[in-house]
This record gives sequence, C-alpha cells and structure tokens, in this order.
Amino acid sequence: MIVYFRSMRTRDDEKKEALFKATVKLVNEIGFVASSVSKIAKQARVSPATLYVYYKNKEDLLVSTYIDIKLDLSQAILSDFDASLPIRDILKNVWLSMFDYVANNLEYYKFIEQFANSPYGDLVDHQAVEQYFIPIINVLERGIEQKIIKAVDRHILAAFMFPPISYLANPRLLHGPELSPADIETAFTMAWDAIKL
Amino acid sequence: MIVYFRSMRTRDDEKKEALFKATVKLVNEIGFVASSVSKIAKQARVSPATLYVYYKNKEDLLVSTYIDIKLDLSQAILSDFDASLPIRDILKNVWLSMFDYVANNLEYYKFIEQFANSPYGDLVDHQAVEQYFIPIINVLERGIEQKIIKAVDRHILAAFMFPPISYLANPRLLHGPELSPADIETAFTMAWDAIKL
Amino acid sequence: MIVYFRSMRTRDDEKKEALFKATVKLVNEIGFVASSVSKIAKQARVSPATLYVYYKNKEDLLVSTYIDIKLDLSQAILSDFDASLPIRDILKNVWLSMFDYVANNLEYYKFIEQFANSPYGDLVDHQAVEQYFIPIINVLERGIEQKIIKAVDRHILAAFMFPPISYLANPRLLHGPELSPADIETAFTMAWDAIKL
Amino acid sequence: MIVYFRSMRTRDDEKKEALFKATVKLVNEIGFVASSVSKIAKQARVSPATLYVYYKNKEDLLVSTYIDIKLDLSQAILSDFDASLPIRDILKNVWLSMFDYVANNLEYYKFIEQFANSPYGDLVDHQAVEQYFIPIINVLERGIEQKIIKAVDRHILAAFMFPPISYLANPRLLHGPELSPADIETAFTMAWDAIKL
DNA sequence: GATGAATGAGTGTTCATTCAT
DNA sequence: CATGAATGAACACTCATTCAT
Repeated sequence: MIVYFRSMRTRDDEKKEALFKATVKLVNEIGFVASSVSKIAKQARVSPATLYVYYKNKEDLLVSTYIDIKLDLSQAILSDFDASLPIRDILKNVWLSMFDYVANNLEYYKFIEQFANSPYGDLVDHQAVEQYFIPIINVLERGIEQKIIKAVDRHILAAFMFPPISYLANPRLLHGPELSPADIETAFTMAWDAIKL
Repeated sequence: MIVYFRSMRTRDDEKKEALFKATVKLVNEIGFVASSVSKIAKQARVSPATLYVYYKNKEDLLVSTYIDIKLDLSQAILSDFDASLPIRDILKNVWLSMFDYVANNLEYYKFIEQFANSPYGDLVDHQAVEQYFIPIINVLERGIEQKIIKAVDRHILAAFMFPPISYLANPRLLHGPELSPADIETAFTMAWDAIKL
Repeated sequence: MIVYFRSMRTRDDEKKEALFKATVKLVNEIGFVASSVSKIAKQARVSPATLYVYYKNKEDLLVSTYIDIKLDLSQAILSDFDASLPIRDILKNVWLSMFDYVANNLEYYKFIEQFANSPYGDLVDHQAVEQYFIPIINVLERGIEQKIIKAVDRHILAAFMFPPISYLANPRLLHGPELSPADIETAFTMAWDAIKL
Repeated sequence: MIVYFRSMRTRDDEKKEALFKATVKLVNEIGFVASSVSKIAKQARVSPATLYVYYKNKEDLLVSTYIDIKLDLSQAILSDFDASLPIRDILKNVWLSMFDYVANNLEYYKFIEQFANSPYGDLVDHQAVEQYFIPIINVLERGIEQKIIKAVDRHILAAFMFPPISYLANPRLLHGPELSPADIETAFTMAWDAIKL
C-alpha cells in the first residue's frame, strides 16, 4: 500500500530545493556565464518550464539563491554568538565560524562571490541583506566605544576581517597550498592586529 | 630609409587596442554574461570576423585582456618602487599605488575581478602572472628575515594587504560612502598592523 | 418547489461570461497573436484549467466567442425591424442599427474582424451564422421584385451596405476623424444610391 | 564551367525576396497567429538566424512586407492612370485595376487584410502609405469641384469604392460563388452610383 | 588584413494542454 | 466544479564562429 504524504500536484519544496542546489552546483562548475536556465533545469531534473513555476525568471532565481545563501551564512556565523564574551573572543568565534563556513561550503561561497562580482549584484537590496549581520556591527561599535578597536568606519574594519577570509579559503584566488589549523589561528591574529587599537 | 607618414602605431595595433578597450568597457557595463563577441566587435567598430584575426577565439580575447591588465597593474604598482627605502615605506608606496590604480582604473579592476571569479580564471597560468609581482614578494621575505614582518606564508600576508583594497575601492562591494584620503592612510596602517611583527 | 437564494444566473454562467469578456478584451488589446489561454484565464480571474471546463480547447473558445457576438449583432440589428415599413426605411433602420452597434461595441466588432481575417474564420459554419440575417436578405429580395433595388446577387448588394460600415466605424481602418451624425446619414444615402435601381 | 555572377557571400536580394514570399504564403496558409519566424525561415529555405540579417525582427519583417505590398498595389492600380480621361472613366480604370489586383494577387491582398486587422496595423505610418494613392484622392476632389461627385469627406467616398472590392474578391469573406465579368461591371456601377452626385 | 553574410546550436521564456486532487 | 502544478514543444531571438571574397 502506498501512502502519499504530499500530493502529487501541489507545490513541492523539494523541487525548489533541487533548483537551488542545481543553480549553485552549475554556477560553480561552469560559471555564471554558461549556467543557462535549461542546464539548471536539467541538473535539477525538472523541465525548464517548471522552473518558471517557482521563480519569476532567471534573475529571480539567481537573486533568490544569493539571498538564501547570505541568510544561511549569517545564521552559521551567528550560531555560537555570545555577546557576554570579551570582544576579541566574540570576533574570533565569528571569524572562525565564517572561515569554517567558507571552507566547508565552498560552493555556496563561490556562488556569492561570482554573483557579487556580476551585474546581478547591483540588483540586490544590500541594506536588507546587511540586516542579518547587525550583531557583528554592534560588537565592532562596542569595541570602538571601549577603545579596544580603531575608531574607523565599520566598512573599513570589515575590509580587514572578511575579504581575507574569501581569499584564503577560496582555491580560485589562493594559488597556493591549503591552510593548516595553525595558519588559520595566525590569520585571525592578523585580522585582530589590523583592527585593534 | 623608411619614412612613416602615419604614426608608428600601425593600423593593426589600433584595432587590437580598440578591441581591448571595448572588451573592458562592455564587461563593466553589461557584465561577462552579456558581453558577446558581436557586441564587443560593434563597440570596437570592427566586424566580428576581424576579432578572429587578432584573437584565436573569445576565450583568448578575454584571457589576453586579463593578462594585459594584470601587467599594467604590476607596472603601475612598481613604478615608484624603491628597494632602498625602509620596508614599511616600500610597502606603503606599493599599497597606495595599488589603491590609486584600483580607484582610478575601476573599469580595469572590475574586469579582472569578474574574470578571476569566473571559470575563465582557471585558464590562466597564475605562476606566469605572479612573476610580475616578485619584487613585492621579495620585500615581504626580507621583512620576515629582518623580524619586521610576521613569519607566515606569503599568501597569508598578501591576504591582508590586497583583498581589502579590492573591497574598499570597489563600489560594487563597498556598499557605503567613498573613502577620504585620511581613511586611505588609516587603511594602510591597518594592513601594516596586520602583517608587522 | 425550489427556492433560489442566489441569483438565477449560476456560478457557471458567471465564469463563462467572464471568459467571454476576457477573450474579447484581450484580443482587442494585444491581438489574436498574443492572446494566450493563460492570459485570457488570468484576465477572467480563473485558472487556465477552468477554461477547459467550459470550452473544449482554445479554438472552441474563439469560435464560440465569434458566434456569440454574431448572434448579438444580429439581434441588435433586427431589434427594431419592422417589415411593414417601406423598404428604404427598413434598410435605413438596419444600416443605422449596425453602424450604432459597431461604433458602440467596437471591441466586439474588432474581434469579429480579426477573427474573420484569420484562418479561424474558415472553421465557422457560415450558413448557420447567415441564418441570423435572413430577414434582411428577404427585404433585399422583395426590393428586387418590386423593381426598387438592382437585380444582382445578394452578396453584391451586401458588399455595398456592410463593408463600408466596418471601414467607417473602425478607427484601425479609417485613418481620419470620427464621423458626425450628418456624415452617417450621408453614408446611408450613398449605400442606398449604390443598391437602388 | 561555373560562372558566379554574384558572390556567394554578399547580400543576396534573392534571399530577401524568398523571405518576402514565404511570409505572404505562410500568413495566407496558416494565418498571422501561427506564422512563426522559424516556419517562415524554413519555407524560405534559410536559417532562422539568416532572417535577422535582412530584417531587424519579426515586426520589421511583417511591416516591411505590408508596405511592399501596398506599394505594389498602388503601382498596379495607377499603371494605366490617365488624368485626361473623364472622371468616371479614370475611377473605373482604377476600380477595375484594383479588383483585378485583388483577384489575381489574393495572397497579397489577404496578407494586408490580416495585417491591417491586427495590432501590427497600428505600427504603420499610414500617412506615408497613403501618399501612394494621392492621385486617386485628387481625382475625387476634382470630381467634387466639378459637381460630379458628392461633396463628402474622401474617407467616406473611399469607403464605398474599396472595401466592397475586398469583400467581393475575397473568398474568405464572400461566402458565395465567384463573380462574373458582368457582375464586376455592375459592381463598379454601384460604387459609382454611391459616390456620384 | 578585413569583412558582411550565413548558420547550427543555443538563449530565456511562454505556449496549449493535462493531471491529480 | 475548479484548481495549481507540470511539461514537451514551440516561441522570438542571439550566440560564437566560419566562409568566400
């Protein structure tokens, strides 16, 4: 006896997720340029027409995928966020979480890198996306107030914390050997040296 | 004896340069995805067929353009390179030169960013390109020997010097106000704090 | 005994009428070519699948719509038909009714024009549709018998009565200013001059 | 020995004409709605992509075809135009020429009918097209001055001369037997009766 | 060297229709 | 009766590249 837990013809989150995964996978394998709707659909094992049931168009698919990853990233980073710790420890947790995320979800990270470096990047509501990261911003500002962190614009502080991670964790950019745990520890120290007073 | 009534730059070079400029311009304006051979040719005011006189195919055009820019960048960075200065000053010159270059040649810089974040990036002979930057590597290594700079892999050092520049000088990534000269000065200090012992 | 708490017009008829109106509206606004089933369904605020409850397929929808309008037109034209009047007066009433109908129901009229000038036109049982207009044909034949109207094939007579109306009342064909009541009166006189002996 | 009178790779008016003919033929056979670019190209024995060498897009193809036919029609009608004849004779020549044209080039005529009754019709510069027919307009106006023709707007006069031709010569509209030469003669008399004073 | 013409293969998207519920 | 989901086939159009000149 067959029991259907979900109807055969109702909106199917499995399909949407298949499209999401197919998009990320293909963009990583063959790049933004070559990732056509039909290839993505084929990868997700649905008809190209079905894609348009779940997304308004290709742009919507890509932007949605980007935002979903950004949200996922922010949740990963903030998962063990503990505001009661010393500021350096909070930031170290955040930094290592992000390094882990990038290293272990390279496909996701490479997607958002390609996305941000494309004209699609201009289509995103950046303020909305930055909302996700407000707790980190707040920590930086607390650090400035407490004279622990250099009193400069938060974007400049961010520039020395996060872009180095992308670079170090992304084999497409780092044309050298993978980093050891000790290297990663050192790298955080360097980031901290950059921003600390 | 040959007398050139026309400029020394031959007709051919003019066409090739027009294609180079058209490629950079279009990739910036409409992105990698939409930059087709025929659009590039039209922008350069030549026939699509002519493009194939100068480049083997589209990939060759894009890779060549990337390498040309990388070379140009390295020359700009190393233009006032003076090995006799103190290490911090050398690096400061390099850093500011690069910041200037990125800020003043954003089109070039955005091109290589898009390029590097695409599968085309995998086609480049990175070792050859890194040759251009050897003098800088050498300075870093001298700094390490002299116990001025942290004794870590040169890629890690680079990660805290150059990616922050891309981030801070690229409006597509920095979703905030432009940097003041004082900000830029501060930013270098932070880079130096990161790498110095 | 059955008591209707809801109006006599059933839910079904409402949907069918909505589809009818949506079809006419869309064909007028965007043309036969662009009037897809899903757009018509959306305009009628029903699911595309629902359309197939009321019509066999798209062809059935269009042909039915055409025939319904033709019937409506015939009823409008024959509403004040009075066989006891002089022949010229009968035809004048008919002619002016039709002009009124076309002018006041341009959407309907443009639909049947587009329809007739398309291969769908070949699918209609013309004899059945012409039944609606038999009284007019009869008047013309009475006129011929009474030596008031030229003794030619009824289609030729019709050619000078009705196509000019389409032309004069349809802004898509008449590329000039709208007609005044006096113009319309004159136009009937011309039609009559054409057919009278 | 083969002699090439035209190069194999230069713009080829034969291809453009093949596309023109294919467009007319297909629109007649399967209608505007179903006449897709790929079907037209296949009918003309060229690649769909080649169509875009000769026409900007589908709209351009259809509008150009329409205008070309209109021009052809005007030339046919005015071929034996003799301004020195009596006005009735001039118009009779024009009328019969047009009847002939429609009857003998039904494909062309049906194309422009379908075209005019579609939203594409709105895209044409009607004033430009009407230029072709100015000599006829002038005759009508001379007739009005000479008190031979009714003093009404030229569009109303036209409405009783030309739409009846479309109707009588077009089997899709005239659901009856074909007209005899005598019928045609009579039909012109009726048109003349309509417009003459 | 330089080109406009030409195209098979592909693009993103919409089509008319069916299906399970 | 009514529906949203699903799709193969088609849509208009552009692609990178080649070819004859």
